[in-house]
Amino acid sequence: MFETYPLHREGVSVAPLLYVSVTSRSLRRGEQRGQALHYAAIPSPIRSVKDHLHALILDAIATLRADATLPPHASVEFVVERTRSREHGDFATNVALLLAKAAGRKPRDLATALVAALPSREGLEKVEIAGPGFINFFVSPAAYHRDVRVALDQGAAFGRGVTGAGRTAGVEFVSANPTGPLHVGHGRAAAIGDCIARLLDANGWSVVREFYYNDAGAQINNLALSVQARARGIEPDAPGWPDDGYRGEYIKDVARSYLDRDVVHADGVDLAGAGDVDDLDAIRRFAVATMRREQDLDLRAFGVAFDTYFLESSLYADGKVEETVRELVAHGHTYEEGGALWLRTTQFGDDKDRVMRKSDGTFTYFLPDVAYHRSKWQRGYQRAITELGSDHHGSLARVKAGLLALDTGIPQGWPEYVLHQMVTVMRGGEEVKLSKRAGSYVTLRDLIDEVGRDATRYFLIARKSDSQLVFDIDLARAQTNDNPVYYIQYAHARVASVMRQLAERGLEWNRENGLSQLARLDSEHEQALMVELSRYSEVVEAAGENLEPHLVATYLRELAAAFHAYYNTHQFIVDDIDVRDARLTLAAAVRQVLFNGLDLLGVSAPESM
RNA sequence: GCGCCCGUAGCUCAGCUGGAUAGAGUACUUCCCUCCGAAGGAAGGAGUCGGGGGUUCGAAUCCCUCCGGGCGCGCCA
Repeated sequence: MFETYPLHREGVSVAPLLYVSVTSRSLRRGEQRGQALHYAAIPSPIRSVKDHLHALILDAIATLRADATLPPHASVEFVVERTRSREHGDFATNVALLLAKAAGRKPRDLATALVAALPSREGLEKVEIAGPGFINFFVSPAAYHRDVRVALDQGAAFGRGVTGAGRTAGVEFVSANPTGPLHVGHGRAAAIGDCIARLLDANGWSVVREFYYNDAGAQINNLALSVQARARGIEPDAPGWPDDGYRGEYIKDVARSYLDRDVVHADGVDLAGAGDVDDLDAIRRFAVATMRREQDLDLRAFGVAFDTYFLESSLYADGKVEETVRELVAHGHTYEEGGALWLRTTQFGDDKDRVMRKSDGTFTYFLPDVAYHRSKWQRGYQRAITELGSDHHGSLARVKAGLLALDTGIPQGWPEYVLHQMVTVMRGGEEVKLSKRAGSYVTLRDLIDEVGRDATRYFLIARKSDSQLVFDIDLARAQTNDNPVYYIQYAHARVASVMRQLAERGLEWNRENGLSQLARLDSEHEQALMVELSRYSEVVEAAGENLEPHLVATYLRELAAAFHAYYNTHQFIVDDIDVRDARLTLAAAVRQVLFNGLDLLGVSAPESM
């Protein structure tokens, strides 16, 4: 497999044996890119520089082995990474620090020897040894200039990668039961799940967005009973009100609508309310359709659409549940006790065994869950992401155990779970707990109506999903610099504004001339901005690989900051045509990356604000 | 009691899967528009990275342990 990595020295490829144990990230990336090359857009020049440096160092190591400076089998997992500060150059490697012991030499001495053994310094301004033994690479500006060109050439495709090319990922999220309006937690799920889907898509995956819901269980029955009670004019807690009835005002609306024989359009079907208060089944169907419709409208308002709505009932209808049980029994991981059928989940890391078929013959919820995930596997999702509220984490061990017990070759790390922590909503320094309509919780609709879609989406993905989130409504509404959404969008609008201003003055921007004059942009702000731009594709890849959309939000904030700083220190529309074109070219590239990044978050990029 | 997550500046949070003096925003002080949008920028102070051990040349990051907070532990879904 290492032969695919294009490492050659004076026309002779270095024997793979030498670096079999080198397993750095960038090397693996190199392989993946190699395999999927025919899908590749133009690779980011800076990325190639990084991979190139990695190869040069491997080469230097080989040379030092050959002259016995290094022992023949010395190997390490070294990295070439971006530096934190410009004074350390553009890229740095820790290879000398890691190999020092094996070589029996001081890290700095070894670094010196490695630098001397580098086969080429093309594209590098200088190479320095610094600190305890880091090797710092200063890349010539031309590489960054090429990134600017690629950003403009590729436009909306800039930053897209190919790590998932030819493979399919299923992203399941929200998966709310249709028993009421979506709440803030669902909003966080929707924002995170949709961003993850966008990120995977940006990395070349074919993505299926999937919404799973229980359309027949006890909660749905409870919904039907609640609507029926309301239809009979029974208020919550009045005599005849069901024990665990849903108390929100929306239940009353559904009941009225049912009695009025309204027609609701959901999941591609029109359904009229039957109006018969005694027909619980008709009430149930109507209530589910109404809630599905309402959730769908909320999601649409949020800019989220699904490819598949997967019904739990279909697993029974297709016999998938029965099939799953049969397989589990056949593999000998079950036993009967107390009239129930148990699965030995303890064999797969659970803390106690679980009932899968109750003594009354019905199944516990987790069995359909296993059957559902099994269906994802059968449908060929090489990567399956399940986004859930962290309050469901208890079920993970069970489902994973069930999948392993099926023994169908499903690997340990499949599916991948992304759990999000609770959201608390604050207004005026106090926690908001209720909405008029739902009664007991803040709805997603409340947030969208109050702060808008862009701010809601941004705020809900701006933090790591596994940390709790405080949603500050006042901040999200603010049309000021306090608000990071406006800060980023403002940077985008500013570029557009400069372009408008240019036109008003009857001037034109010559893109090709600008690209050829980028060397004129040698101020610190300009250099810093180009470095930021060049990081974009790495951010997209890391965010997709690690399922961490907040990385994009953080990055955009930094890119916007670099642009605002630049804007305040430089004039774009200057008399020197070359400088003007170059600056406008840089600004246009920034606009493109801001646009692409905001799009990954599902946030708009306005031309003016 | 057991399991998962979190603990970084007064507050809200990053920290690129182990690197070089720990970073933003906010708040607080002080500056910058006759000039492309001041919804912006520049400068300053602010930290025992919850405590304690360990691994390592090197730890906010990995391991152990304790403390504090959140969530979950049904023949409910």
